[in-house]
Amino acid sequence: MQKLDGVEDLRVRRTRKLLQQALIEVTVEKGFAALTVRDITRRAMVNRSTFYRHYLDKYDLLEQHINEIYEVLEEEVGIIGEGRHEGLIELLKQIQQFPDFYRVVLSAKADAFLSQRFRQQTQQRVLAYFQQTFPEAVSDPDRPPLDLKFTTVASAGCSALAWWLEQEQPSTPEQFAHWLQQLFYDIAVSTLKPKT
Amino acid sequence: MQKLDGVEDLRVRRTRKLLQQALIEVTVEKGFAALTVRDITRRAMVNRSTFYRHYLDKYDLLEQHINEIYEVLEEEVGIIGEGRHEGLIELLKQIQQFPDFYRVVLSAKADAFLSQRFRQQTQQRVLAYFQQTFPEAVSDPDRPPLDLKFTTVASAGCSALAWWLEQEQPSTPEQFAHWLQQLFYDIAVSTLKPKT
Amino acid sequence: MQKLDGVEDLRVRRTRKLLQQALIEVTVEKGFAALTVRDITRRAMVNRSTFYRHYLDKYDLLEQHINEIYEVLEEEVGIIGEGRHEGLIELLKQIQQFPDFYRVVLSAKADAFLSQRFRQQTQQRVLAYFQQTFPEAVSDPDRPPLDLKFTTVASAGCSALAWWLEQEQPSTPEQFAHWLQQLFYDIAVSTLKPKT
Amino acid sequence: MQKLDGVEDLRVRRTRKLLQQALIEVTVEKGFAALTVRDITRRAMVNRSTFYRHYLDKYDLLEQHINEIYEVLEEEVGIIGEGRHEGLIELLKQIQQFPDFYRVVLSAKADAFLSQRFRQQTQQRVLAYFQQTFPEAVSDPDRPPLDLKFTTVASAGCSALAWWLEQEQPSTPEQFAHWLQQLFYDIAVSTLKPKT
DNA sequence: ACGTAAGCGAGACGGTACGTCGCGTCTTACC
DNA sequence: GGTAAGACGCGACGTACCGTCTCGCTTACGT
Repeated sequence: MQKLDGVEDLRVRRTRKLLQQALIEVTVEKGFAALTVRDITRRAMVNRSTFYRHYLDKYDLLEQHINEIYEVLEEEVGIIGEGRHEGLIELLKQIQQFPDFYRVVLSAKADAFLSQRFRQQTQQRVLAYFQQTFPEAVSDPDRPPLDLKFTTVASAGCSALAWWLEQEQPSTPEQFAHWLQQLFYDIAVSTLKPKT
Repeated sequence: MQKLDGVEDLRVRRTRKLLQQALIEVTVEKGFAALTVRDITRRAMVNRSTFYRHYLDKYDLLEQHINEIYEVLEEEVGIIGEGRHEGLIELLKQIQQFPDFYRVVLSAKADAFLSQRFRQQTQQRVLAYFQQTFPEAVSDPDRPPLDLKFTTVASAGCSALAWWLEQEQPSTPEQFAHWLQQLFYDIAVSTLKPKT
Repeated sequence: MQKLDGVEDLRVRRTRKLLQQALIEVTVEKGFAALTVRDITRRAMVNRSTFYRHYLDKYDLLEQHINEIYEVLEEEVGIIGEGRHEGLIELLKQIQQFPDFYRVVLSAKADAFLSQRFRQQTQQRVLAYFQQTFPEAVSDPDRPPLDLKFTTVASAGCSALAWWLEQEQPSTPEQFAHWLQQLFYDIAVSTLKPKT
Repeated sequence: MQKLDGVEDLRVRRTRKLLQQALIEVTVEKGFAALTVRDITRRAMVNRSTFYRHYLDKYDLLEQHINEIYEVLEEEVGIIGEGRHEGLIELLKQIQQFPDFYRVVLSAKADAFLSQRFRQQTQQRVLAYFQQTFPEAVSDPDRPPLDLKFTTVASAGCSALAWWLEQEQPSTPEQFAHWLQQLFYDIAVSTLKPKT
């Protein structure tokens, strides 16, 4: 399990990849909660005991898979493009490269706590974006508390993403980014700034 | 066998109530996904086979419990107060009477599909509210599609509700309704109406 | 449950008769061991809880049914005709009147211990017959012990009876009685009397 | 996965043996019909689910156990010693090596159909013995049909065996074989041959 | 290139929960 | 008072998955 200069045994890499692919496939078909380790290994054509050599359980598999996808994401997109509009588009393009994966972790197919886990990570990114854009947020007792606003906006963001991925004929990243910004700019200006 | 039609056997009502209470308790403690029928019946001090005489499985129990709560809700609140501000407050007050129940079905503790089920129902209510308030919505190709907005706003609404219920020292329904309206009024005006 | 001058409640008699008939029918169809109280009551169109008002369980029902048949038997045939050949024929004729009942208690369809119970009772009769016919039996260390001989002969007798009842085209009681006597006369003379 | 073809996993052999032993023990104590899979596995100190990996149910376990005993029997005794007197004694000696087993399958403790199953197998052996000894059997309408005689004699044989095994101070195989032959020789000569 | 340590397939095993079924007891209403 | 209807606690059933564990085979790696 330890990497000697980053290169692992070919068989290990093959097995892990097969299992991760199978995970996504089976999750798309019957949902994460309903799926068993057997389902995954049957699909991956890997022995069940081999699964346990690499992962603790299906949650661990998903966890590790998420992390690996994230590493790619961060390498390629960075901290969501430092709040630039182009950064958002890059992010969407990146997401479009693993549509099944994101559909799985975002949609109702995923187990609640895992989708929650993903949402929290994404929230940090999304909020970082807004915090960069509107750093001057102040707290006003008459206005909604900041964490209510954050939670609300982040959840809205994830739902929007999920909506985008579920479309049969998805709009382009550019188009969707445009809509997103309209939605959230409005929310942002109306909630982050003190009432005028 | 029916007694004065509609009034059920006392034992039956007792059993069902014990099971529903136990469900909520155990779900709060360890989450809906992780919980077994045995957990529920142990807590309710009801025999496991009695559980199956009333419900198909834990999902069915939750489903029926949700429906019963909803019936109460509709009787008492009606269609969310016909969009009146007081209607929203009534709704929140009603929700406050079953805090554990709503915490369960709204939070990550619930199974994804059930929380989804709840959200969809709640969405219809929330959206009905806004549609009454802003009936003049138009479709503009440059603006986000209506269903994207609906999904986004509804999801935000549910998250806000969840946030409210998770607070240790919850604000009053009046206070929270005020914040909600600020949040959503802003979103509504900025997304449902054509850009000015 | 107590009889006032031998006359019982009509409903009680009806219920008991329905249950006894149903018992025999269902036993013929699926065997005594495999059959449930529900099977019996369903067939008898009697409520299951009514069954328990009359019998402890299916064993009790069979037991009581056997006893009632036996009472009839003894009234009509007496102690197997006092060893007369005509007595055996009377017995067989009596048995022929309840073919399903005797098939059930004699054949492999019956639970072992009950068929055993029946066999023991029948054995007493059969052996009484031979003891009357050959009262001069003596014990000879070189010859089989008496109880071995009794068990063996009685078991053979029951098997023969079972064979007779299972035949599709049964021979007449007279014919069968003739065969029986040939079989057992030979056994009897060769085992009950000291070797000549 | 086969190791030297035919030799099974050590654990498998151990488990099966424990279960078979437990089956006999528990059957002796409370009878086959009354006994549950749990009883067996508790006694064998084997997990209940392991039981089902090897056997369909308790009937299957008994069935397979019987077959294995029979294989041993046939290897060691062959077709009941080709009708020789010594063959019968060999058979009895073999039976004496598994007294509990034979007590179980022969006595009323066994479920009717299984004891029946055993009797039929034994009958074939016993009858083969007599058919070899008295091959000149003829059919005479005045005499009992052959299959009636066979059934009768075989049943008597099994009962005799059961009697032998139930004795507290069993006679020797030689003594019992002698008695058996007396019993059955007499029956045989008097029923298989035409009346003189 | 090749010997060897690893990864792997196969599957036994002890657990635990499942959903079903039958049991025997009971309560209540009907007749 | 007998019966129908049926709730209930109890406990066995046979199935499914879980995570752990051996045990040989095979295969990629490192020298």
